[in-house]
This record gives sequence, structure tokens and C-alpha cells, in this order.
Amino acid sequence: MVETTKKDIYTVLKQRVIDGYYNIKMRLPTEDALIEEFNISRYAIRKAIKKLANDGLVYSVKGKGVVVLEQTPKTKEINLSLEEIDGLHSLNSDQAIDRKTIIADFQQVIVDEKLHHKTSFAVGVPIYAIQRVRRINNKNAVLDINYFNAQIVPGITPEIAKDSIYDYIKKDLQMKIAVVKRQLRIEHADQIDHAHLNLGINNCVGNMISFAFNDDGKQFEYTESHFIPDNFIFNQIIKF
Amino acid sequence: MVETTKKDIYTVLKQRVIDGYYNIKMRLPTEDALIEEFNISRYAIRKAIKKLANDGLVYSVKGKGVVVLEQTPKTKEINLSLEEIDGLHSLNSDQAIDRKTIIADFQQVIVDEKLHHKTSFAVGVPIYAIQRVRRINNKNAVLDINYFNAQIVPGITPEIAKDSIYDYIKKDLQMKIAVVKRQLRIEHADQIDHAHLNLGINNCVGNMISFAFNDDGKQFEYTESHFIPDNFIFNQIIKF
DNA sequence: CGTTATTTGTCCGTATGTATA
DNA sequence: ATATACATACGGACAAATAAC
Repeated sequence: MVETTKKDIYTVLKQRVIDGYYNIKMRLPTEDALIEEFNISRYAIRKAIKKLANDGLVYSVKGKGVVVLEQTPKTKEINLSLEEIDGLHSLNSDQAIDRKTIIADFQQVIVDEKLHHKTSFAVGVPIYAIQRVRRINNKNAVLDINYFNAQIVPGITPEIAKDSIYDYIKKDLQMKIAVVKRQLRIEHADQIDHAHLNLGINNCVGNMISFAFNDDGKQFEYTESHFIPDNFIFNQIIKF
Repeated sequence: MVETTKKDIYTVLKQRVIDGYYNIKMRLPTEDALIEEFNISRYAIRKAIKKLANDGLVYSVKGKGVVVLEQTPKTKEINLSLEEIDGLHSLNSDQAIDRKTIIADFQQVIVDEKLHHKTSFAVGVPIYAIQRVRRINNKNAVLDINYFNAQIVPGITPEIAKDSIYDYIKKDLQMKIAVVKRQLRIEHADQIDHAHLNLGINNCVGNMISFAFNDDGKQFEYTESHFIPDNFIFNQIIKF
């Protein structure tokens, strides 16, 4: 029996899978065997295995066992996982990336009919409208167009926008971000994109649209992140 | 107490949320109240609520309750959810779409060093290499470039490819698809894209790369789906 | 402002179902 | 047909965050 705290079980199993420890049979030990080894409940073991499955490392088959998946190569592009927030603020730390944020526009406006249709904020609501260019590895790679409900997220300044609005929301306003609904499209680049981004010969951008909600269920943000081709990857693992 | 079978609880709650039944307080009843109403275990209630959360309709907050999120508008583009398989075969049925598949190329080849690097199939493995153009609403919208391991998925024919290879895998070969790992990039369109797709003035494509695994953990497919801008949306819901 | 009540989250043990070997 | 192994479901106990007083 191995001496391991509950939190470590996932880490231990993950390392073993990556090292090929279980690869000979392409199977994990049974739940009962792992319960024995780690001296812990079935619930805890299943939780660790579920996490491994979410990483795309293993797959559970009823009546068979937990299968180890063949490993696929790592990518060298900037890895977004469709789960990053606040533009490119919280990227994987193992990817060394030079970043710089340039404020291209900063306004306070009232939502009109046209903006309502785009952002789904109610007409008449005061909002911050901010445009920021994200410079990554000496390229203008992302144009963030943010709209924040000023009633829910008050007091944004250009200085805050230059740093991280999400840090301000979480740390200073003590607001909880609950859910972000995201859409990803590919669109023909418009004038603003060409003006701010290093598109090269490309005439399209990726457009990641985000609707963010706090834990009162209120939408406090609408954001479009326009990014240049070839530099970003979105990952997803689908289980059947 | 409402007479409801276990499976219906999610459906009933979903309908109530959509209808705004709980919107006055922006809260769902407590778990205990729902246990009372539906006369069912806490486990079952929590399962239904979890499903609602995955739909992006509600969000649970410890010590507070289950919050109903403000609703965002539906989109009119073809909705892919990053979770569709086999190109565009299994789309939402509420979106009426004309489809047609044209086989552009069909070959059996052996994996060489270059193909190994791209597909991550082992060198020497026999594979099917298939190119299909997906015509949607009278536009050449998607170019599917499929590579299937012929040892794991034998017997593919142009006739099968014209219909659905995934149907063949599941129904005829009785093989289980376990996991699909997917990457989405935006790339500059190449000659083949321009030749097969109705790109118009755009010179970029979306490239959805899929690695598919069966329940033995073996990778049986590598696919690139190149699609034209403006017609597709990928959705995701991120919970914190 | 501190204390108590409320409400969801986590964890455990157990029993039964279901697909696989 | 039998044994194996993961999936689902239930009830209960306690922890942790929030709300109410």
C-alpha cells in the first residue's frame, strides 16, 4: 500500500500513464485494486480517473476496464483550449511568450438599439467600450473589443485595462465570474482588423465572442477577440 | 408532488427555466424542495441540475442556491458546438440544411515519414486517404481530408465514404468510438482549398483536426476538415 | 459585527444494473 | 452461462460558503 494523500492520487496515476507504466496491457488496474493500493474510497478513485479521462489520457469501458489512449504529439502553437479568459492573460506558463497590451480606444457609452442587438445588453445601460491590441512575440496578434456593463463592473480605467480587467473584477470588486458562453467564428477581416493586426497576406480573422455572467446570473460582459491566423490552436476532447 | 419519471426531471426543469417560471427570483428551488416535489433522491436532482448547468442555463453557488442565467440570443449560422463528428453528418435537426457529399479523391496508401508526422500513424501502416467535398445549401462549404487506419477500419469503399464512414464503423464494424481529440486552427488557404471550396474573396479556412480513438485506446483516424469562413459557429460553455 | 441557519459541495458505504471477458 | 468491472442510484454525514438575524 502506497502512502498517498487524496489529492495526489490523480497526479500519481497521471504520471504513471505518461511514463507508460500501464502501457504494456494498455489498461489501468481495476477500481478495486486501486482502492486497495491507495487505501481510499471508490468515490475518490473514480474521481481521479474521471480527471484523467478529461485530460484525454484514459477512457473507461464498462465491463472491460480503464483503457490507456495512445498519446498524440504536443503542438507548438499558442494553446488556448477555448477556456482561457481575459484575452490571453492566463496562458500556460510552460509557453514562454512576450506580451504587451496597447489601449486603442477607451469610451463610456450608453447602449443603443444597434449595440443591444450585438451585445444583448439592455438599451439605456451605461457601458465601457474598450479596444485593446495584444502584441505577442512582436506581432499584433489579437484585437480585443470589450463591452462591460458599468453598473455591474464600475470604475474601469485605462490603467486597469492595460493590466487585466479580470484581475480587477475578481480582486478589487470581489465579484465572482460564474459562466462564460463562447462562440468561435471565422470572419472576413474588416478595416479595424487591418489597421490594428499584423494580418500579412491573410484577409480573415478568428472571432471569439464571449458572453460573461456573474453569480447573480447577470451578464456583465460582451467581448469580441479578433485574432490572426496560424498562431492559435483551440483544443477540445470529446468523449462518447 | 408532481408525478414525474426520473428521466423527465431535467426536461421539466429545463422547460420551466426557458419559460421564465423561476425568473422572478432568478433562483431554482432548493435541492430539498425539489426532492420533495419530485419525490426522488438528492443524487437524481443534482444530476438534472448539472445537466442544466452544462446547457448554460443555470449555475450553482455553494451556500446560495442555483442561479438562473440571463438568456442570450440564438444564432442563425450552422451550429457545430465543436462536438459534431464525421464532418457535418449529425447536425441539429432543427436547422434545415441541404447537404451533398462529393468524393474528390480515394486512395489506399502506406504511411511514410511525412504522413507519420502529420497523422501520428506509425510508418508502414496501410491507410485509406480520402478527400470529400461537403456541399451545403448550394455552397462547397467543407473539404474533409480523412486518413483511416486500414487495419482497424478495413473495407471502406467510395460508396461508404459517400454516405457516412462513421455509420459504417459503428453499425457494420460494430466498433466503439471512445474519444476524439480535436484542434481548431485558422490557416491560409492552399491550392486544394481554392480548388474545391467556394471561398469567394476570403483566402483563409478553418481547419478542424481530429484524432479519433476506439475503446482499445488505438487511434484509428486522423482528419482535417477545412471549412469556409462565415458559415459556422463553434460554441462552448465554460464554468468557473 | 458576530452568530446561527440555510444551501450546495464533498465524501463514504452499499446495493443494483449493464456491458464485457 | 458465469465472473468481472465499470455505471448508476440511494441515503447519510460532514464541510464550506452564503444569507439572515
